Amino acid sequence: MVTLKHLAEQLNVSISTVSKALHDSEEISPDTIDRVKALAKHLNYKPNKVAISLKNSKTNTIGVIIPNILNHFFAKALYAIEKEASKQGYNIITCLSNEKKAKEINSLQLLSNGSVDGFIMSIAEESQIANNVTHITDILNQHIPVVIFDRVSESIECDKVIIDDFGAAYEATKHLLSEGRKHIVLISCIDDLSVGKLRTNGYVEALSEASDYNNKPKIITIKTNDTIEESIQELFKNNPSVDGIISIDNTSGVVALQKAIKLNYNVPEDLSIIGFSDENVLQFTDPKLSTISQHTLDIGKSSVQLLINRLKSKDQQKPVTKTIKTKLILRETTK
Amino acid sequence: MVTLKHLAEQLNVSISTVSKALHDSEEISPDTIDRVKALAKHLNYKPNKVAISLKNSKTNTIGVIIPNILNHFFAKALYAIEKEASKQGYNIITCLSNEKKAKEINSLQLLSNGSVDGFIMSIAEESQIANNVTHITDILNQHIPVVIFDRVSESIECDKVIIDDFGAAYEATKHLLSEGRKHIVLISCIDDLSVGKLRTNGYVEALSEASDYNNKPKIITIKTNDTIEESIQELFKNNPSVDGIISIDNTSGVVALQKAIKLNYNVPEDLSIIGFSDENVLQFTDPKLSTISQHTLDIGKSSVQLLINRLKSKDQQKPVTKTIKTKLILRETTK
DNA sequence: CTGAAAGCGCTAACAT
DNA sequence: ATGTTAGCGCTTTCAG
Repeated sequence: MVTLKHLAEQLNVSISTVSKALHDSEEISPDTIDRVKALAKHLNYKPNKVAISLKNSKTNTIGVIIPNILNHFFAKALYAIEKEASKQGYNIITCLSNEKKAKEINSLQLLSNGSVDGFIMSIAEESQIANNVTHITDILNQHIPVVIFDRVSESIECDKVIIDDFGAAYEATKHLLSEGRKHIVLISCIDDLSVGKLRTNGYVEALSEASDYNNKPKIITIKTNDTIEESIQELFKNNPSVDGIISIDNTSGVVALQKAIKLNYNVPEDLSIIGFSDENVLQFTDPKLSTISQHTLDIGKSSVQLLINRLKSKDQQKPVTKTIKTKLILRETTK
Repeated sequence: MVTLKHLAEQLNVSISTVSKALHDSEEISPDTIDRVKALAKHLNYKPNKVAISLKNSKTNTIGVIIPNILNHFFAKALYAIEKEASKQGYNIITCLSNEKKAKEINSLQLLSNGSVDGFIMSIAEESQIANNVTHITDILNQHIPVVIFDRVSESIECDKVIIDDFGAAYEATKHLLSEGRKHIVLISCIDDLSVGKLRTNGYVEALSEASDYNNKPKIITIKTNDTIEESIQELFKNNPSVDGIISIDNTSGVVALQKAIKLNYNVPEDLSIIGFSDENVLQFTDPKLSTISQHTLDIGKSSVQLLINRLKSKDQQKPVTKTIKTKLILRETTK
């Protein structure tokens, strides 16, 4: 690795002269600047990032903790985070908690030693279930900023980026009601998550407000990914008169649609389906699934912006919660 | 941030004593060690990673460059890389090239300044098309180790992890031939990639070896993701007698299956389909797609192992290419 | 057993 | 216009 020292020795000047020259300091003669820069270029000098980080107590690196990278929502969020961070001159160190609290703790601990300037994260399922997030407040107490997106916790006072989960499900349910649906079922693979509960509440609330709706809310909760198909099979078996399905997770809407077609339901004439997915699943469905779009790119981008603002502002400002608008996109599985 | 200096001042000992005590040095009295450790724990002291990196000229961090995180193969590879790296005490800095050569160059440049000890990457589509990888050889010339997985280049002399793309497609095609298929079509969305070419060659070779197969190889290349569905519609329109489909990318096999069913083909009686996907798509298909499994987890894990070996070995060893076995998994879309 | 000093690579205040 | 020095936090050799 080429250092300032090397350049200085070759040019018979001091290290500080070289440093200043490379920064176009007024103090250095144009001639010297040229010579220094020429040699630097020739030797492919690159300032050592680690040394600069140490000097500045600032790494320009963000720690990102993702619960499950195989979930398309999070992959897309990571995509957006990396893009915005990169644009703003930050690198990201990625940790995957794989929904485990222990891994989440470990990542926070390992990186809160000067490795990163701050964190962007979404809370692991295990931590949400245990409702134990002291490992995150610990980090905040060390004055390391954290931005939490999507899966948040009220016990943590920090910047957050969420969507209006309640409102999104409420709106989707309202739409099905407006179609005259009489037997609307909600499917959830994320019953344990904060967002899952909120979405479910939105559904229940919309139904309860509908005076001419007589069925009780019917909620199918699915615990493990492996049983999605079975559970949905059963749903149709036990509720043949279902005429509206709202799926509040990434995948079950697609599976429900596929099974419905297999069972010869007319979609959307006799049965409407609304999913909570990104566009990526559309190529796998025909008719095209109507969905609630979460604007995942905005979620990632906003998270980075909040964090960088926090890093740049000297004074302690109050935590901000940014709510990203969702959009109900009616395609071919709704009337 | 609490430092050795803080501890030293509080305890009225020197910084070096504190450092040694924390490392259980023989030189330090048990009593002092206890006092130091107690205070360190009490103040939640964590050794500054940046300072250690600078001191050791070693970051214990791997730069990972992923062409497209929205592609499930790469998400899974990243998952495996992170897992193994984490296990071995390494962090990963993730960069997403988004298939752009410029971004790839940028990431390599930005991180090759001491930020990472080495790289694991798969080559961006744009770089593969241009067949221009000097930015990668540049890094190697700076004695920074690089491991390339999946999409490789013969122009680069470094450790590589690949699958037997030719053999995998060859085997799949052979299987379709053994079923007695007479009109086997290959679908590719990755015609520009090294792996795409190899897989195509495997298909062609298998057909050419089949003396009783009379049709010419038929290859459908799809340039953009948006047109997968159209292209496949056309495939069925122009080749109604197709009785075997082999898809060499992540998604087109699923789409083909879905369209085939829509068009009332009997799968697998009249038409067999083999995809090149991971298990994740299975929940979206019925019948379950037969696939070539790439053992993506092994690919990621091996990449990390090769890199760390390279980092730990002093002497220049010859580059290694590790080939991960693929497996043809016959499910419900083949006889 | 403890401490002083040098150095990793860089910057910046302070000489000259 | 150029150089010296100190210091970011840590480890390690060498002195005491």
